[in-house]
Amino acid sequence: MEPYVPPLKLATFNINGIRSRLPILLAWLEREAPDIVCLQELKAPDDAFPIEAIRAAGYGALWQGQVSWNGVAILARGAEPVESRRGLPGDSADRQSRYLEAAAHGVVVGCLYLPNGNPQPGPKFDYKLAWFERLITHAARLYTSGHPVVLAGDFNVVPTDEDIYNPRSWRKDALLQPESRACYARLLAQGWTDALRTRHPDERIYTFWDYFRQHWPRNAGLRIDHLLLNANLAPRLKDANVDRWVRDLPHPSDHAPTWITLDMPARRKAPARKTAASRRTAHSPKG
DNA sequence: ATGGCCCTTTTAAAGGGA
Repeated sequence: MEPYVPPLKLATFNINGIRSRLPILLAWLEREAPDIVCLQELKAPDDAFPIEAIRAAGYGALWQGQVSWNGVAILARGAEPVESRRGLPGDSADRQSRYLEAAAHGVVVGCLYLPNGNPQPGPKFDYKLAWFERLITHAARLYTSGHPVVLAGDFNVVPTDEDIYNPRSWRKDALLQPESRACYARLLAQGWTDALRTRHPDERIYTFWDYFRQHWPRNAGLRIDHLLLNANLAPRLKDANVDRWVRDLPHPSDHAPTWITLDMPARRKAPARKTAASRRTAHSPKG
């Protein structure tokens, strides 16, 4: 008889400042126990990353920080993620910390923070599109790498008008531009599965609500945090959703954690880590 | 058309986010 293997939960969370948001991160890790976490917008240099608190919560981590802006990290519960790439290839002059890639719990995960691109037109929008082209090039190689791959992060693209409460007031925003959407469509055309949209084909589902005009209480949001699966992984997709309760905590990020669960095959070697496996099982029937 | 909020940093005012 096959041993029971709990589904793997993989999440992406634009945390908007890891130092000011550390209590929220820890509360979320404690309650949801995601196995793999992609973080964006650390807004902190490498030496300010709160690795001790994250280790104490039971996670190994890799991070690529930067003073003031950007910054990405990958966390793995009860394991050390194995780094496979730091920074997107294609522009050695690019100093912004926006891409980190690692293997953990049997999947390869690319954690990305795509440039916002506002105002457009202008150099920031040009940088966004150039970065997107580099991502598309790298993603094509990842897709056919033979590994189970997830691309997860803040893509800063609202894919369609079904992914925003009201496109009218955002028409000129970089997140809705035809060029941005065309890049996202070209990425998907490589074969990637947009997990949230696949699990919720006809639902309004948002991952970001700005701090203005009571947008959160009114659920006036945008879907810009995405999890894309290659063909090796797509058949394992079990569920996908947004941990909206995190957006309700005091002093929240403007994004909420967005996640998938995957039915993974039983490990060949001994059941991963006793503490991790038993914690997850113990947590699953909540009540 | 603008600004609304909240993060960050050469701790005041400004840049960036989306």
